[in-house]
Amino acid sequence: MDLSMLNPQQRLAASTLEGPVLILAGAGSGKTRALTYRAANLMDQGVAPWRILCLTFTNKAAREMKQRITALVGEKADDAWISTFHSTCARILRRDIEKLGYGRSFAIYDDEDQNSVVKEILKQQDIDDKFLPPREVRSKISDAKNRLLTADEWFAGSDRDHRCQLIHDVFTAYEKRLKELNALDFDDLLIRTLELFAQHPPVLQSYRERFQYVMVDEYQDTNYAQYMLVKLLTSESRNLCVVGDDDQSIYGWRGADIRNILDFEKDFPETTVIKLEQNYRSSANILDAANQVIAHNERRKDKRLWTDSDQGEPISVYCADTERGEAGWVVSRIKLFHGQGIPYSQMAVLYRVNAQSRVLEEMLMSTAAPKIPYRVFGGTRFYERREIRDIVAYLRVLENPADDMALMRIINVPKRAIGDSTVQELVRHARRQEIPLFSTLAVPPETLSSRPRKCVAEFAGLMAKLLVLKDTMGLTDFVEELLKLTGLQAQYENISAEDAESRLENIREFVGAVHEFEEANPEAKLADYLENVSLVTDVDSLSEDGGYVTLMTMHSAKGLEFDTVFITGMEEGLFPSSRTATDEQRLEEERRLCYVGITRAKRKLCLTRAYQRTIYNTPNHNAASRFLEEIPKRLVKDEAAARDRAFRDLTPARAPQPTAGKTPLRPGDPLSIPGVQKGFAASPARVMAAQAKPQFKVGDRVIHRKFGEGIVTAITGAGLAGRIRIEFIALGEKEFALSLAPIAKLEDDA
DNA sequence: GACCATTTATTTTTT
DNA sequence: ATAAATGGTC
Repeated sequence: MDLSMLNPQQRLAASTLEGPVLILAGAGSGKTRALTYRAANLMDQGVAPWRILCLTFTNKAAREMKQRITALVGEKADDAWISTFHSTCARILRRDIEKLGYGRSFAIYDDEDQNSVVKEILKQQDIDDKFLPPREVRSKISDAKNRLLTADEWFAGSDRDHRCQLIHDVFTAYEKRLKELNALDFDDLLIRTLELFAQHPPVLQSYRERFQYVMVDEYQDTNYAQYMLVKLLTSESRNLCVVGDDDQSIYGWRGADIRNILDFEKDFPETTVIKLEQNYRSSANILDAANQVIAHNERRKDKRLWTDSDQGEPISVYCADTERGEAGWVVSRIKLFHGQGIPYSQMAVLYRVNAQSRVLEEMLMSTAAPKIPYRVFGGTRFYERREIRDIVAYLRVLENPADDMALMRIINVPKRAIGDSTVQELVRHARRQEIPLFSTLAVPPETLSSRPRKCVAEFAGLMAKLLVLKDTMGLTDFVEELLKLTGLQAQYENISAEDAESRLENIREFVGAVHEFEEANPEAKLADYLENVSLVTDVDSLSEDGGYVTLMTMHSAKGLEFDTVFITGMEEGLFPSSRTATDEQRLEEERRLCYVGITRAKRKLCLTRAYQRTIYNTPNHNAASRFLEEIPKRLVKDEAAARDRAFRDLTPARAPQPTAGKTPLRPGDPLSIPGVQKGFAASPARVMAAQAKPQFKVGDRVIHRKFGEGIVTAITGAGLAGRIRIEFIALGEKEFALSLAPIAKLEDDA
């Protein structure tokens, strides 16, 4: 294997094949490259590809690694297992889960399914879901599972109060119910695999012998269960290579344990430690900023990322009046940069919470032509849409008839007169007989009166028909047939509801996705597709040259890079989130998240915030994020300053002031008290009207208080009757009264 | 059993 | 503000 393309550390990483290896890889240091070369090198040295296991966190990372290894060694890379922890476990379980008393066609439950189960149990046990919100129960269960605790063990280590007792009871019932449903939640995929290994040593042994070489990407994000899995698999071969960066550990809230990477050398004393510290991604300014921010963390391994690339451009910091202004500025910059030749696909807007995407999306949509192509990742995923979930629920029931949750969802969708009372009767019957709800369809209870009985029988007939078709048709054809036979499609075709059209569109898109999947995996069965639905996220489908601007959370952006990155909402309370303010450890995680965000940028980084942000319909005034303050001023260019200067120059010495004699506090000033200051500044229009305007001429670059930057396209009339037309970068052309418009001339700074 | 109106929670990040 | 959940009515 030709390793001459690598730097000395990368080369060392790619050529240290035996024994435990810890690669500490800073952001942008070429760790994927080192890993892929290492895998290729292994194969080159005669290790059979099927003896290699690579574990990642996202399908995208897995896919990318697979592609890159294939590029180096060709087709034989196909025999290596390169996939996410969850898919790997699902694959192992599909083979042997019957040993644990589950059926092979187990369902994988997502949050919403989990929620339904918890709710069902709360109802059953007569617990008020206001006293014990399902959310909380779920998170407690997940926490416990991540630490490999059973309900009993969890309770023993808890406060042991009444509340914990209730949680324990729900937890216990939840586990029992999931098994009845022949379903596994996300955590179960790992746990049950470990259980399989623990209870059936020969199974473990076979995988141990098979996987002589194990590699783990993003090791800093592993939780205890994942740690155990890796440890179990490699305890004999000792050939474990992990790559990670403690500074990029951002999944602590999901049970990731940063100690896994910090203590790796303790776990494996004979470890070879390799540090990748040269960053190839970002300009010196960006890297400097990232380093300065992360240096504020106490708990980290000491390392110095360096680069020999140019200083690059200063980091833009922009403070807008409101979140709309913030979004407007981002949109205008995207247009500007695009005009300068940066492709849309090389720009990303990152934020802390998904909810922030909305304003951005509104602005992007309302912008004047040329429209900016964009794609929002995360948030409500495609498969979470109602009409899609309905189809998937049908498929799930057909694959796994024990899945009561899915059946309940579709038993009366589309409406077929099987109402609540009928369903309840069926459920009671199923409980008594201890059979799945599905089984009651064919043999409903005697007590059911004739009309509902007929409806149920008809539904049972439909499902029976589908069951036959399922095994005789191709996947895509089957789905099309299902849409017809069930009336799911007709449901939206006949109705003129305003959202019917988009739902139909989604359904068509779903069929397209199934088709695509079938093309890519001709052998695939329904079970495989369902697994894909459960484990694949939309971020996995991000493509490098999609020609669109990417909008996503900083969490989702981990592992990605863009020429230009915007990070919005750089405000205390939002980022870092107010929930982390009291806890130093969680605050450090927020800072790491900031580090991840900053280091996504190659050449241009723009950080924005808003003086006033409306959350829940309530205006908030947030101070600048501490992370913003942690970036040295010498690296920063304050974009708002140019705008403010333009306004200040126009403000007369004795402008009307809200508070006589005193400089008014502006929200965002260190002294301002949140909630006291209402708006941004007092009636700018009035201030402007009070004094003479500079002469505008066609072609001038101007800035408008509300609409942002624009170019003067026409001036008509004079004096009080004067009108001015401005073409705004983001929002198109608008006309104003010359004497009133809150506009200012802008010096050229681009 | 279906539909409409009122109420209520939602905001951390995701495999 | 919005979307889901509940409850009451036809």
